[in-house]
Amino acid sequence: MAHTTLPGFRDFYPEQLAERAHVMRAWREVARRYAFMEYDGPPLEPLDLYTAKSGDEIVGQLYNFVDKGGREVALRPEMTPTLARMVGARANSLRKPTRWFSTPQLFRYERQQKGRLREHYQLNMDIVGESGVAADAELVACAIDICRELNLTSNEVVVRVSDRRVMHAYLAALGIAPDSFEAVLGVADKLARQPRAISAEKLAAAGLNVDQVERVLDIPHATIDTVEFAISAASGVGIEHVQELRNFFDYVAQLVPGGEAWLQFDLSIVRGLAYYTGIVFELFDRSGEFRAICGGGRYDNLLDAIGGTSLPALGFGMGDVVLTELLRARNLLPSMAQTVDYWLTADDDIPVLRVMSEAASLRAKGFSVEYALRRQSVSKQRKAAITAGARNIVHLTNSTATDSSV
RNA sequence: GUGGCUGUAGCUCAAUUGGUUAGAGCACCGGAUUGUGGUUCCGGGGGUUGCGGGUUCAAUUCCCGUCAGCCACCCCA
Repeated sequence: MAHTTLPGFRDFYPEQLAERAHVMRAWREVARRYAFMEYDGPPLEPLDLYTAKSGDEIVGQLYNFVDKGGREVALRPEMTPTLARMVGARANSLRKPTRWFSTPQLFRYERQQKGRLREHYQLNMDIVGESGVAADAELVACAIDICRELNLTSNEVVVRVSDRRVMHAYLAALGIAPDSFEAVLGVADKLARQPRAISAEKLAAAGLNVDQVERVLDIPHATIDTVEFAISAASGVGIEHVQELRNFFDYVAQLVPGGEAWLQFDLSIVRGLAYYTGIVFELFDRSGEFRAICGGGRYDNLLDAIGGTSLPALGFGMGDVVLTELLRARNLLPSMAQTVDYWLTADDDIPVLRVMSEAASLRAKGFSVEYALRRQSVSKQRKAAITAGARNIVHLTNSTATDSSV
């Protein structure tokens, strides 16, 4: 083979493109129902759009190079900086809250694994300019509705929800020093994947006592009631965020039929360490065989940091790779077989011009039409029509055209 | 970037302890057959066994390197 794709990049044969289109159709359809407007930006951006926020170490993860004009550039690894710039430039004139979505192809220079390539398409949905939890609920409801649109149910998918402020309040209630929060969040993020003993060791190294270590290790099992009780039993600081979270759960349950079945309170959801400020969430398949299919949350300070405008914002990203893998595993990808509305067959003595004129008139009516592009026996033509998935075969003879449905 | 496993046709797999021109099914193309649901038969293209070295009379098989894939770290989407 002379050429192959670069590692982590994909050729989309018609079958794969049909799968991608199936997913993206669901994204757009649900986004429309939630009144989001589509936008896009350039796939290639100045490198410093990304380094400014995250520092130079992120360059190792970027597809970056110097262009012919000597500019440091990078293929976009995420959409949020672009969104921040665009929103920042028109912050004052945009109707708030602003509901925008995009389906960019994103790039990342990392070793590929299952569900993780160097390129993928990712739905990004963001709401800008609303600080109340109704916006968070709207966004999560939308993510759930996308799953429902793709015929996934709460039996297959769970939305794990946490809140940075509740987490901080809970850790404080456990008597853990704020200096240790970052280390604790890092451990909490990995509780499911990392041996308990190692987590315990790291927590002890972060300065937690034996009791605190146990409580942190149990965070995945902590319910909203136990967390609320612990916080009010301590100083009560941050208790209002627990109530907001309760409202959030109620709202989602109202927005999506059977919504509560999808939701699960789980403080161990961390979503990286950096910029989230409030509710954060991730969608997982319940079997645990795939990585997260969607993740997002509230980032009220980010637009200020990047776009120079102080606006509350929240959003999520949902990639096509894991989602498609899950749909395939659950047998939820529709049949992608090619179909043709009409396949014209003709006897030997029918001039090709007549077949073409027949095809043209059917096509003018909006049907998809195929026919033999060279002389072939009738049986050959029929065979070709059947393998092409023709819904109707029209046979042209010297007397009349016979329409036989297949 | 680190470590482990894997690598034969488009796909799924064969090839007896290393032993002649690396095979089969499916798919694809061609021909015949069948007067209707993708039948049956015949034929064809397509592999320098990922690539490059080494050991050997002889390598798909053993060794090394490299590339690629999978998995786990790292990191995150």
